[in-house]
Amino acid sequence: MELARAGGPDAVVLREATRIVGVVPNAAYRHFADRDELLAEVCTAAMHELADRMAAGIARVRGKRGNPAAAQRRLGAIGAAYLEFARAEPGLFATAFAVPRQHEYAARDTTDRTPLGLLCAALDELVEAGVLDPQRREGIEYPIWSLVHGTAVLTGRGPLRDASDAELRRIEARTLTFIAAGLA
Amino acid sequence: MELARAGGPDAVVLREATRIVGVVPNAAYRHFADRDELLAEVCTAAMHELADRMAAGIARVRGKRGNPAAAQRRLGAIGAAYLEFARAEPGLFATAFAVPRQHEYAARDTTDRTPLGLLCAALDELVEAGVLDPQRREGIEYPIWSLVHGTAVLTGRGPLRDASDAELRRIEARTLTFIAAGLA
DNA sequence: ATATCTAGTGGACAGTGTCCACATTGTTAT
DNA sequence: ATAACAATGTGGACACTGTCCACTAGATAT
Repeated sequence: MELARAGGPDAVVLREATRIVGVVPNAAYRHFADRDELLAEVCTAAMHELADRMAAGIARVRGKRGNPAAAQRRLGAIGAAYLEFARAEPGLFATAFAVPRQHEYAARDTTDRTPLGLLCAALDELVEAGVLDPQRREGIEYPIWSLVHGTAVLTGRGPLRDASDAELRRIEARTLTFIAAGLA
Repeated sequence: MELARAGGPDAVVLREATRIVGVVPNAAYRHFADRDELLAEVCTAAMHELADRMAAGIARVRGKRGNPAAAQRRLGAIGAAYLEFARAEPGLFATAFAVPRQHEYAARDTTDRTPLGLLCAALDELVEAGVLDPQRREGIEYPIWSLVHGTAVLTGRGPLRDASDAELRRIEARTLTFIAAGLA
């Protein structure tokens, strides 16, 4: 995690990890089949950290469940937390989505410890609060996730990474209003 | 490019490239400062190939410039071409966005050979055709790009990579309708 | 014809993932 | 209590990578 936080998935190198722990390189092979398995576990840990930050963002919003305004603010908090995590921890964020080929993604299940799960819960609450038409609800989690994720990627490591802070803020704001437009 | 196409940015390894060309590894250093510079050039080439496919998709749509229906179909063609390139050439697609830290992104300028440039042109045509309110036009290229890019990433290398073909098709369709909703 | 410039060669080094055989434990079974 | 065992770690090795250095053959320019 230390290495991933500092330099992304490519920086999690087996020998360096064992050096930090204070053992000889081969000792790692008692715990992981190979480097990819080690990386895979760092990835799910990073994904969990992302989910935890999102959950913290949600918890910070006051208001009873089902309250329309609160439900909307909670959805906004999710997106904001996602984007802030990507900005504050670019290494971990990149690592969370760098799961090696043949390893499973823990993020797909709709548990409460995954981004998708949290997003779905927030959308369900929007329906419950009467803000979102149940007709529109079905499957809308994917474009919303894509939109926020795309923004994070393009402005983080991607082509928009050199944009000024002001520009970034404007882009993020537009992202969130675009979501609002898609929900109405 | 051969290596990137087959295995993404990590697969473009200097020694293997020189082996393909038929020279000794060190010969590469007469043309590139280091491996990152080589990779950077492969990245911009991949980005250009993406832009070319998008341009081809646009060209395939008949209809005069300024015609509302044609303008809308052109925008759709852009998104579809982007997503199809990501699916058909996952290696090149990943490489296009894997530009090393200290190297410039050729994709940022609004030329006609970049994804952003093509997207902006299509949006301008929408305004010209009277389909898109000029008020809404400003800066809307970013959320749209993010949405399509996010979909490509999540369904390609990301958490949604194991989704069935049918599911993928549904997700992509929802992405495009979500854009339409954001434009209205 | 001589000097310079370009692309390539050969040899080396440190760093990486991974394999093998072996040593040291702490736990369990008899 | 002792013997078998599983877990963890060690040491040495190998192929592969990016990169540095000194050197060379051919083309070009003066």
